Amino acid sequence: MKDFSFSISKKSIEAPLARVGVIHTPHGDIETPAFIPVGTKATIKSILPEDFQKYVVADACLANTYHLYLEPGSEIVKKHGGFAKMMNYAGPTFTDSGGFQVFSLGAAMGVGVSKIAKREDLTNENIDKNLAENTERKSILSKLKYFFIKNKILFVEILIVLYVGFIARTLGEDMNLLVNFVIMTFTFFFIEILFFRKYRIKNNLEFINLKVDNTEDKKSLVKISENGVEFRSVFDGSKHFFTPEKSMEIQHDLGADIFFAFDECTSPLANYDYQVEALERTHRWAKRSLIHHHKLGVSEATSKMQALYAVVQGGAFDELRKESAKTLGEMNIEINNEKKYFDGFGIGGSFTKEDMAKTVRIATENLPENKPRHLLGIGEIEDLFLGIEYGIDTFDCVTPTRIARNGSIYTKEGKINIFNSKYKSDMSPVCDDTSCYAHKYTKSYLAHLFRSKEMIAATIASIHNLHFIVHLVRDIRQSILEDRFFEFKKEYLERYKK
RNA sequence: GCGUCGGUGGUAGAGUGGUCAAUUACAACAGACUGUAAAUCUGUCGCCCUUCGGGCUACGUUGGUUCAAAUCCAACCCGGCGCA
Repeated sequence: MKDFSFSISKKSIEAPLARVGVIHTPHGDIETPAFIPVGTKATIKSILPEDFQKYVVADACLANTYHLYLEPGSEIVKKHGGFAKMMNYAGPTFTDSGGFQVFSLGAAMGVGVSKIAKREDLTNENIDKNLAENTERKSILSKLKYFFIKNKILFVEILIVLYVGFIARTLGEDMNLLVNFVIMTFTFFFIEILFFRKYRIKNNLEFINLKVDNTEDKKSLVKISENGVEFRSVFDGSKHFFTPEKSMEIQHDLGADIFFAFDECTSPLANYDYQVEALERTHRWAKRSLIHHHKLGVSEATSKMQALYAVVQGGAFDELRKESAKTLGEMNIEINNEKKYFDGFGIGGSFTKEDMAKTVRIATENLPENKPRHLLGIGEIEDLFLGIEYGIDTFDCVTPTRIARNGSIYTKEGKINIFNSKYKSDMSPVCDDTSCYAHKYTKSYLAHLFRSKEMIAATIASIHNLHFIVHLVRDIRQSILEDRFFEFKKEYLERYKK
């Protein structure tokens, strides 16, 4: 493996698991710990690729297999020479395997569960109830309406039954069919008009909508089997089957320097038995991923050898995490009498905020020390400190860009919502750091841009938030080098109020 | 001047005897967001009381009909349009 390597330049003397290192890739180095911004569809949302390089100054970026496979299609990305080339990004890149979509389009679908669960969700033993309740997350008003309309429909149905029954009876008794027909028709319309005239047209439409909403809420877009996962496209509903092999092929076409084995990200609401089942499957998929990756060899898109990371799962269960880390850490295949291992490891899955430290620590303690670890999808500020303390080298997370688009801005004192009325006339800069692009603009201006729905509102906010997080992680790196990690952490988090 | 249509909460605009403090949208005010179904979603949005709930004031103005009026009637005020 010439193109990819990882070296640890310093182990923290304060935090036994924390380290500073460098990941070498064919497209440059990543100085770890590092935050990797997410560009799901080969674009960091709202930021020009050139501006991303110029103003955010991150070491790498990450794109998503599922999304690029569906649109524009991995063949097309391959023709561009990989997604990095397509988006004119020169630095190191990652792709996610699509494993997260197994969760976000499956177990999490319409259930209001995210990657990070709240503890009360888990201690609530009635997980089924939780699921059932959330499948119909309607306001009380809608529920009442729904009830009413539903009953109305029932009522009409009863009328129809009576009507049909009466006709049948009439036929049987050989009465004057026409007279009865006319009488019943009038009765029918009279009753309906009398009781429901106000609700007839509008609510019938609403009823249809409610019906559609409900079925959509309940329907998961994925089906998991041993061989792989059937996805329904979020764009057009078309079916696609992902296997570990398929994921490898797509990711070879996408051409990232670092990519992940196909895994299943389980729901935080899943029970132990399911976690075991999913974990074992993820391990089998990991092996298949490793085999297929080496069978495919060099990426045809980039002509470079890519680095494959396995994904540690196991939910919030210590023994499962330990087993997963050990199993994947030792997992190898033999090619021409040479053993091939994973190049690094992702730590995936979902957990509660409280469990995260423990979960990460157990994973990193049981992973090979000389391989890089990536904490998948984590990126809130306290989590970054925590992850680094427990031996994480890289992070990726959508939070900085997503909350930016929604008007939340990082400051050293905590997140602020730029929509709050007090910022309308706040003349202070968006960012105190003069090296940040957003330093040039006032909060008042940014608030105005957001309020008037101007596109560059998202751009400025996203550049700022990414710059903020990327540089925070860089500062943490520096603090380890200078042996003042805990001091820095304490000072920072005391100032940063959530 | 005559005719005609209309005047509804911050705005637009539904509702045309009780289910109406009034659908909806926008605005406003908050909140959420962790490997992106997300430039998305949720809540509040007349006033008062501690919540379930209750009380009060409101659909141009004033009177009236009615057990009950944003809704019907009359007069007036204002606006659009048409004819003079």
